[in-house]
Amino acid sequence: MAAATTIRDVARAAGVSVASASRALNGHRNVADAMRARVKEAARALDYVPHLGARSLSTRQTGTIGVVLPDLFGEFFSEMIRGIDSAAHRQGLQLLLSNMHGDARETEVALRAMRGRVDGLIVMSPNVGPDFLARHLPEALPAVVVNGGAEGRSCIAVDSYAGARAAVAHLVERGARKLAHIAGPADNADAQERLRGFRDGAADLLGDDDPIIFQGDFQDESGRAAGTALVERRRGVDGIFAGNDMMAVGCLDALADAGVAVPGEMMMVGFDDVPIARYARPALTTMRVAIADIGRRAFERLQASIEAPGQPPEPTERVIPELILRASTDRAITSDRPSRTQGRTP
Amino acid sequence: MAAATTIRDVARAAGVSVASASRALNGHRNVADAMRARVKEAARALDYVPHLGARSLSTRQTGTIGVVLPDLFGEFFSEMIRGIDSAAHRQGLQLLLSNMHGDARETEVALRAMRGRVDGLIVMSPNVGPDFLARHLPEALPAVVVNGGAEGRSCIAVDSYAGARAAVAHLVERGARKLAHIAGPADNADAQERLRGFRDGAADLLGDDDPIIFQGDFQDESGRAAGTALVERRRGVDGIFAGNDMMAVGCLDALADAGVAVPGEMMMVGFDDVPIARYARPALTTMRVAIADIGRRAFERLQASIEAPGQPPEPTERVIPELILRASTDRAITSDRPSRTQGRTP
DNA sequence: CTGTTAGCGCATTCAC
DNA sequence: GTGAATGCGCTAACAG
Repeated sequence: MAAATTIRDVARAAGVSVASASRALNGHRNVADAMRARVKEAARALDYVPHLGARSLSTRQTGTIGVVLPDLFGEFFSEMIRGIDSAAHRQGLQLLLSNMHGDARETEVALRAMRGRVDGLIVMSPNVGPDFLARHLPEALPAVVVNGGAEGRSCIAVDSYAGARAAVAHLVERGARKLAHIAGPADNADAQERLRGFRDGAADLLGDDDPIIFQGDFQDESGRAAGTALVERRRGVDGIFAGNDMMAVGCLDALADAGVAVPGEMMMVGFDDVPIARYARPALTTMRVAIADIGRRAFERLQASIEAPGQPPEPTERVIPELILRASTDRAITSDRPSRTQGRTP
Repeated sequence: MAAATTIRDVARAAGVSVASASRALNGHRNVADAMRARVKEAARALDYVPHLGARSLSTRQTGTIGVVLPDLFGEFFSEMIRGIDSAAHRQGLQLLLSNMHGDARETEVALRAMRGRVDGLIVMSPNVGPDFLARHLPEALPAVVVNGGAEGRSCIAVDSYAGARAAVAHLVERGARKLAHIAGPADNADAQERLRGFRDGAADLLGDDDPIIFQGDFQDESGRAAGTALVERRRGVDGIFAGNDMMAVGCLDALADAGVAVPGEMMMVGFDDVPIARYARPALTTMRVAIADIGRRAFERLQASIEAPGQPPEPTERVIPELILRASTDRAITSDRPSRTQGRTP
């Protein structure tokens, strides 16, 4: 951004003061029509573009909101951004991105990097405790915390526990008698909640206090490994609840290779409802999390607390995942006609 | 960002001048150890976080790069961001995001919004001409243009034409004699190039100067529609090249519903290699575009032109898509073991 | 080594 | 209506 034309150049060219140029350009009422015309013409001629950094220093408004997300991996990230952006874009706001690998120190760095450059913050940091955020979030900066509370902050979270219980209930309702779970990373809060929901569900509904758990990492390969392991030592399992769709799909693949019929011999439920879930064979029953909606909601709540600063936050908003019934738990279903889909190529 | 503690507060608390505080905090050599300690202590006690907006106004460096992308849709966007971010993050740089819907006016707005807030720009704007960018890109701002040239700018592009020709060649090599193409949106540059590559390939390799073209929009539903239409009036087609994977997968679904055997009666090739391609049944042969790599490369080139301003750009870098052979064009392949995969849940 | 002065580019008092 | 002066928060150039 080297020597570009500033408002001073415009003012000089139009033969007016900087203050007048500023007023003319920003559409204030108290400017003579003639002067405004001259200033605008000069700006056009000089190809003037206001320096937003300087403007925000002076107005104390940046016109951008900061987004701190964990890893930039997979569907979750892009859906979240899309939701936030679609709402922010409508208000003419920009997004300043910062990611970190769950690491607390990195989160702190990301948070600090936002200072003086954003009007508000949307933070999702699944691997740090609530007190950490409460401590490191600048007091005066409006913020919304996604999936992870913070004292005195506006929060919005996916109810992974409820979703997991619903998934288990569905499997049992469909006739499963012995369940297994493919768990996500142990240090991930959502993975923990899903595991907990599975455990409680299995105990309550099947009286099984020691269900089979495979340790996964949310990647498809770990689902495949779990599937292979399960096939070798079936132990009467007839229903699997995977911590997310990617692992479910990987597991389905392993089962197919081993000739296990789904849903005939084994039923499968995933979590998230990523696009792949619809196109897997058999199509995957899953707990849909409308991520983009969460992003949009997060933005709306942020917007509200920016406009009414100092207000105590509303209670935490919990989003309950919705069961999407597909072939992997239902023999009657043969095909699946998704309505909302996604392109990719530019 | 209301009344937060500034460097003046720190200086006052430590009993030194603002300049000294700044020097101490920024690790300059010429500061007495005692003073530095006092300043740092004061900063810690006051929980001081530097105002980056103010800093960049003074240093003329923002520590962030701007990213202007088309729609925030699907895999492409997130992969691109991921590639850019992973490289930028290593350098401690942030990303300022701006999207637009191909609209030229929106692109201009997005570009203007970057002024004074970024050290460089990565722009992808498939629906505006090269001259548009050349005109609206601030002269002095380093920039890299992805998939769409601009005079005197560093460019990097997917060679969609070459990819399409390779796809057609592959189909023909596998024995296809009569081809059809499902085209992407007519106003999309990549879609056009893929269509052109298909036409040329069909003409050169099969002597077919009037191959069947279905108009799609890069979404899976349009692929499904094309598949249905094709089934109704087969016209001897035995090979389909889809403009992207989503349409290919949609089409595969329609073919499956109609009982058309793939690859037995009909072969299919997609474009992009999104995660779904591996898990579709049959798994989809496709032209892989390593999008994240492109993002990373774009950043590297940007970095270079930031460090050596004024240098004329190197010639446009063309990325050739790679053929990924899967079951949809090969009866011998039964399963597919992807190595690199993606999670999703946080 | 340290404090004082000036300025980044802009919006906004406050006088005229 | 318009211009001159002031300050946003910080760093850099200049004295001391």
